[in-house]
Amino acid sequence: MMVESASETIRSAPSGQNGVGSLSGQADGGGGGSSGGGAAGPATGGAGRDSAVGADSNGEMSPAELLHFQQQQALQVARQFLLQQASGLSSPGNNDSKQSASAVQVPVSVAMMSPQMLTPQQMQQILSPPQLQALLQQQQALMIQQLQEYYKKQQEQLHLQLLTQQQAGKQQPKEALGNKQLAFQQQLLQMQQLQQQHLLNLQRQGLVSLQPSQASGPLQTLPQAAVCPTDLPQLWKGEGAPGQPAEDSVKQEGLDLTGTATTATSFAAPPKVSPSHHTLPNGQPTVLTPRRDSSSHEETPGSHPLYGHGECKWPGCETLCEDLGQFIKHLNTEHALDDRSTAQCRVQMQVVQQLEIQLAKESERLQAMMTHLHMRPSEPKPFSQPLNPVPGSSSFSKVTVSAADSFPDGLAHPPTSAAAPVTPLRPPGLGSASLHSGGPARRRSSDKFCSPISSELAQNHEFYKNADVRPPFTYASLIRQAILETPDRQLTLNEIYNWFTRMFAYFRRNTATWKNAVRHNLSLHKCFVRVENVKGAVWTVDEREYQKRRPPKMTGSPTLVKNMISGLSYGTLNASYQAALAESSFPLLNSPGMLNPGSASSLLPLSHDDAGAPVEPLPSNGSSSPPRLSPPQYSHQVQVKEEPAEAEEDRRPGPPMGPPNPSTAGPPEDRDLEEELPGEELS
DNA sequence: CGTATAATAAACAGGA
DNA sequence: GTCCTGTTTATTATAC
Repeated sequence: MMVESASETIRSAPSGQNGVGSLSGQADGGGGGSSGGGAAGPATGGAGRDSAVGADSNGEMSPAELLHFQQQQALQVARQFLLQQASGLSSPGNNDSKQSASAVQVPVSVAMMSPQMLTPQQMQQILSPPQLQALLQQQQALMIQQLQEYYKKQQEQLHLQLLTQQQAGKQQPKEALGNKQLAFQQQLLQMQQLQQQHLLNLQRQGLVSLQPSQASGPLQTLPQAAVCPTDLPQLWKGEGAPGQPAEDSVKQEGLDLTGTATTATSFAAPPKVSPSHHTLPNGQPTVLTPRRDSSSHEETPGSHPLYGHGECKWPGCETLCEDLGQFIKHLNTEHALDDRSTAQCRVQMQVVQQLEIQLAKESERLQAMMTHLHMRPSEPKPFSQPLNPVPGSSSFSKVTVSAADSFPDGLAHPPTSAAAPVTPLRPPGLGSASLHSGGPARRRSSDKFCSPISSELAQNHEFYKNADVRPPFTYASLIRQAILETPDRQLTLNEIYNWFTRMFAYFRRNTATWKNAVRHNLSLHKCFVRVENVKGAVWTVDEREYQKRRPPKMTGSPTLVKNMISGLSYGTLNASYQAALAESSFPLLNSPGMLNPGSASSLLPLSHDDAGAPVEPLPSNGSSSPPRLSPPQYSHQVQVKEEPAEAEEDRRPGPPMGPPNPSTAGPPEDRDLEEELPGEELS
C-alpha cells in the first residue's frame, strides 16, 4: 500500500493534479472558448475570406487590378461550375454507395465542417485514422478531378473557338480579325495567367511541386494544376508544407493539353470563353485586405474571428499571439494581401463550397434515413433509435443509441486548441481526453462515447494498442468491455489490469493511477459484481445495472432528444430539427459503427455477447446480424461457481435476458441498445 | 447555479 | 511488514 500509493503519487502528482489542472484548464479554455469563438469566429472569418476573394474595395482599379479581379471572377465562376459538376458527378458515383458509403462518404461529411469549423486536430479527433485517410484521399481526388475538369473544359472551349476563329479568319479580311483576335488573345492570356496564378498559389502552398520549366509554359502547366491538391491540412499548412508524395501519381494523370495549348496560343478566337458569366456572388469589390484589416479593428475588442485562444487561426497558421494587438500585428504582417493569402482564401472558399455541397447531400441522405426508419412502426425504445443524436454537439452521443456508437462530439468544443498537444495519431472520437497523452487525464471522455465502445474499440483497436492516447471511454465501460470480452465474462482484477495494458498503450505508459481507478470503479459501480471463485475472486458485469446507469447520461440534450423522438414519431421534421440533425449527423457519420451497427459486433468479439442484455436490435438491422450469441453467453452469467449470492445477481440479468425482450434478444450491435429500454427502472 | 457523473487521490481494512 | 485487493470518502472537472 504504502509503496503503491507512494509511487502513484509520484507520478500522479505532477501529471495528475497539477497536470490535470493545467491540462483541463487548457482544454476548458480551448473547448469553451473555441466553441464560442470557434463557431462565430470561423463563420465570420469565412465570410470575410469569401468576400475578400472578390477584389479590391476601392472603386477604382488599375488595369492590372481589373485584370486580376476579372481573373478572380472567372476563377470563381469556374469553380462554382466545377462544384456543380462535381456534385452532379459525385452523386452518380456514389451509387456504389453501399460499399463506399461508410468508408468514404462518412469522412466527407465530416469534412464538411472542416477547416472553418474544425481544426485539423478536431478532425482527427472525430475521424478515425482510416477515416481521416479516406477523407484526405477523397479530398485530393475531388480537387484533382475538379481541376482537371475545369482545365479540360477551358481547353476544349479554347480549341473550339480557335477553330471557329480560324475558319472565320480565312474568310474575313484581316482587319476584321483584328479585334476578335485581340480579344481572344487577351482572353487566352488571361486564362493562362489565371492558370498560372492558380498553380503558383498551389505551389506556394506546397500543394504542387512545379518544375520551373513547366511552370513557365502557360497552358502546359495545366496538367500539373490538375495534379495535386493535397489534403486539406496540407493546404492549410501553407507554403511550409512540403509537397506531398501524391503528386507523382497524380501528375501522370495530367491532361495532355500541351498540344492544344500550343496551338491555341498561336491563334485568336472569339471573345467569350468562360462558360458562365452570371454574376458572381462575391464579384463585388469588397475586399480582402481592407476587409481584413478593418475587420481586425472592427471586431469587438478582444476578439477576432481569426484569433482564438491565443493563436492565429488563419488556415495553417497557428502562431501564438499573446493578445489581440499582437495578433493583429501578426495578421497584418503575415497575412497581408498577397498571393499566398489570396490563394489560401480561395482554397478556403473552395473548401467551403465543397462542403456546402456535401452538406446538402448528406442532409438529404439523413432525411431519407430518418424517413425510412420512421416507417418502421414499432420503436420499442425510442432512445435507441439509431438516429439519435442531434444535439448539436455533444450530447447526442449520450443517447444510448447503441447503434450509433458515436463518439465524436468533438464539435461541441472546437478545440481551438489547435495548439494543444496533438498526439500523433488520433483515434476517432476521442475527446479532449486525448489531449494529454501524458498524465492521467481527467477528462471524462465519456460515457458519451462509451457506449460504442465495442465497435469503436473494435475498429480502432490497433490504434489504441499502439498509440499512447487515452481511450475515450470511461473506466466503467472499459472494465465492462474487458470482462465481456472474455468467454466466461469474468475476470480477476489482475486480468483486468492486463487487459488494460494489453489493449491500450496509454495504460502501459501511464501507469498507476488508473489501477486505482479501476478498483475504485469496480467497487463503486453496482454493475460490477464480485464473485468468489475457486481461484479467488473474479469480477463480472451486471448488464442490467450497467444499462441502468446509463440513462442519465442520455439526457444529454433532452430537448434535442425529445425533438428527435417526436420528430420521428411524427414523421415530420421541422427545419430547425433537420438542421440540427444534419449538423449533428456529421459526427455520427464519422463513426462507422454508427453507419453500420452490425459491423461493430462483427469486429469485436465482444459485442454481441453480452447478451445478457437483451439487446434490441434495430428493427431492420437486427435481422441482419443476429448476434451470434453463443448459447453460453448466458452461462457467462456466471459461471462463477461459488457465491451464489453474488452470482445470482448476475444471473438475474443474464439468462433472463429473455425477459426484457426475448424476441429481440439478439443484440447485434452491442448491448448498448439493449436494455435501455423502457425506462424501466429509470423513471 | 445546482445536479449528476466521472476521474483522481487517498485513507483504510482484510488477506496472502 | 509488504503487497494486493477492495471499500469508501473527498475533491475536482465536466456536462447538462
